[in-house]
Amino acid sequence: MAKDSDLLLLENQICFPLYAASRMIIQAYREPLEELGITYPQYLVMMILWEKDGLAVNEIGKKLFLDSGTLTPLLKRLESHNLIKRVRSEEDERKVEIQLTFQGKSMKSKAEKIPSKIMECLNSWDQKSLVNFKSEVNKLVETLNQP
Amino acid sequence: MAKDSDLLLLENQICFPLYAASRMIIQAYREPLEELGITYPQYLVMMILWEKDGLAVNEIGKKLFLDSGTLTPLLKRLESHNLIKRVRSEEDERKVEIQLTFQGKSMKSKAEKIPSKIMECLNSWDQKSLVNFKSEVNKLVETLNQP
DNA sequence: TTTTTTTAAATTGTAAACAATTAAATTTAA
DNA sequence: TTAAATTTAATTGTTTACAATTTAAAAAAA
Repeated sequence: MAKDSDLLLLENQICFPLYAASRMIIQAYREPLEELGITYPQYLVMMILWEKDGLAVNEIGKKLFLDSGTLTPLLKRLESHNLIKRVRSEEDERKVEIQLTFQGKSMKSKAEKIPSKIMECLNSWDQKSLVNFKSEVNKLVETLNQP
Repeated sequence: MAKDSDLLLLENQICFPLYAASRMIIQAYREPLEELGITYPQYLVMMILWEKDGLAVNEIGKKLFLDSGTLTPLLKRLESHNLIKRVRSEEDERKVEIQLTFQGKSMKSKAEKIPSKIMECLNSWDQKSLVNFKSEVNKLVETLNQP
């Protein structure tokens, strides 16, 4: 029977390795993203826009689980790098639509080389257990997303 | 055969769910930790000290994969809350030893109730797959920690 | 021993995260 | 239709992260 105090050991935590792994893998993105001049959270936004351009801030936020307090300054930074435009919607003036600029669209082809670079860090993992692991993490996100 | 552009879809990323899960589970800690008046990274430091008091800043940093740029201000906050003392080492004056105060030690008993509260968020997971998942995440940390 | 290198914290500056609040537009309800 | 509630971004303030640099002390090399 585990004691309460055992559960307080770092090694027994589930959250800590998750927190560490998240930071480490974001770290792995740093070098390849530096060539594009963007950060990992900015890259996430760009990926969303490459998939579907013109989304509103809150729509991006829903996908990334981020609020305007985080996104507004981040989007302003992307705008100052001329990768996106922030356009007040005409149908609903509360909304701000995020549109890729030509430069923002062009960046996609460079970005396509990044995922395989990240995979290199994980080449000690076989494909199967990686796919399984990904689905487990996704399951965890689902679990934590419905309270 | 997957195209490069497919790999740029958010849903195909391994890092994103990891990043999201990490933030969500830290979020789950927020409420219980609020009762103790500390944040999740501060809680990690306290856990380390409850296990072994008097560690130097860099020793804490090695365990958490954090540098002095992050830890110094965090530790100053813990000190201002009277949970720790920062003491310049006498044997090696470069080092600062972090010692729990009486209040810091006392907090442990309250903190012992936290892990089970977090587990409640995960009660849809059976014990076995949770243990397995934890070891997978740990394996990932190991992988990413040796380049 | 003197010089060089390494190590440990702290500092500076930038970019997230996120709570809480605000302001404006839109919806819903009265 | 008017008033109340909701939605959307933005803003303010605090705390992490982390790169890069600085300062001082200790260890290693000359």
